[in-house]
Amino acid sequence: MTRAAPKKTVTERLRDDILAATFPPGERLIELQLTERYAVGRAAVRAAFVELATEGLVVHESNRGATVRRVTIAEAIEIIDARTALEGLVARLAAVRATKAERTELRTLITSMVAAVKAGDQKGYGNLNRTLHRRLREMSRHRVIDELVANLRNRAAYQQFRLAAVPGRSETSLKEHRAIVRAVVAGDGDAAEAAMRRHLDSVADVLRRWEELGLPG
Amino acid sequence: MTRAAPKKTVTERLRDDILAATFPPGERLIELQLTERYAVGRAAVRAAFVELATEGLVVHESNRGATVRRVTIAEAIEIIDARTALEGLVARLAAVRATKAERTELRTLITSMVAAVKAGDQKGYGNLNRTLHRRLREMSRHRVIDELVANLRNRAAYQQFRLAAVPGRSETSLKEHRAIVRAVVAGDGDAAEAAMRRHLDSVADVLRRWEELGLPG
DNA sequence: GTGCACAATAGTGTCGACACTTTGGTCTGG
DNA sequence: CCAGACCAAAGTGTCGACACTATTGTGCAC
Repeated sequence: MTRAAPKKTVTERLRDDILAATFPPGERLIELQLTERYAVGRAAVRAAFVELATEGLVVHESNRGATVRRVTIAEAIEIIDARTALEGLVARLAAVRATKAERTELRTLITSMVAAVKAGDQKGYGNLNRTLHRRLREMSRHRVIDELVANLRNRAAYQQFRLAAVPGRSETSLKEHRAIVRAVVAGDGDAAEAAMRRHLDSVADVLRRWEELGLPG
Repeated sequence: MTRAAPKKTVTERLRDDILAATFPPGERLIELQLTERYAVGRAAVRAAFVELATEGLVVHESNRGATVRRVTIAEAIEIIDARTALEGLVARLAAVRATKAERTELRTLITSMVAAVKAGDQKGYGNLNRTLHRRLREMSRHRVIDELVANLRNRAAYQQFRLAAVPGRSETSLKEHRAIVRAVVAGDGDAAEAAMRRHLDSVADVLRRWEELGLPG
């Protein structure tokens, strides 16, 4: 998709910066600094705060300014719960609705993921992971759930990022993704939903283990 | 200065007005009019637009202003799909987590609903309906899903409102709610989830029938 | 009467200014 | 040395003004 006008809004740019941990959780977001960084007026920055606050990425307290939201492990687990309920349906719908070309695309994606894990390319694997989940959402042809899940992923992006650093995680994750893709390509809705739920349950398990260890949120 | 009464924020007041159909779907929202109505500055009104736009209640086009979002029947069905996935889990969790006092409260609520249907009090029944769903969400002790579902309900509020006018709808709805409460009170998670899904499926069915008839969104 | 160019109007987008709130540091009396 | 009141700096909240855009209405040529 060649974008005719790559004129990103302030909200998008700030969101990207938060997701990329340029502004880590807890960071104070000062209006004047951001007006300089993005070369816009304060009004635009404030609008971005309001929008990202309702998305759950920012907290905005009266007269006390905005900060990047800290998501506790407990909340991250809740987010995965919600994703399990929603993405289970996404996988089921994708299995039923994906076109032939799309099924081929999924196989190609998995091939790339295998290569990335073999090469130890963590960042590349993370990107492919995101792409796979996003494409599945698009193949489900379910706009409302697509949007909800996209938002939930953003909220827990920081935890997702730290998850990739867990030893052996890529291998486990890869196996689970293969199962999902296999079921979707085969057009087996029940199996696709089950595989997606297993995958997200396994993510939740890792988070629960972190929580028991008392790791910081 | 005049700290007269602004207990509620502009966003809340505008949201209430939209949900109460004071501003019906498609209505143009003009900043200056709203500054007078709520006795606030334009900045506050614009902030409300941004927030309600991300909630899906308002569309905000550049240089063309804000309007109350029109939700098509197809989209309303998608919203019910998402609610089915999420509220199924809500019912399951409530069945497991509700306290004794809360279970008693649910029985009381159902009693009131029976009375409302018997008396033909459509508006009262609608309120009790909302309360029941809200209390179940709270009893699930699942903040993230609670918030998501609350938002989804708001988005389709207008359709929900028109649904109440369908002949015989209250009786059907009441039966389904009784089944949900029975299962939750009994602490049967599986049955509670199944009952909630049946209830929402039945709502989706009515919407699908509307869609086939080509009713306006 | 019809289509088109153009002007008037309504409404939004943005910037600057200033007052208010919060916070952290400093001064003073005991 | 400490407690509490005062003060200065940083940052946010809000209003007014003005420029810009879209839309509606008007007049003109044909």
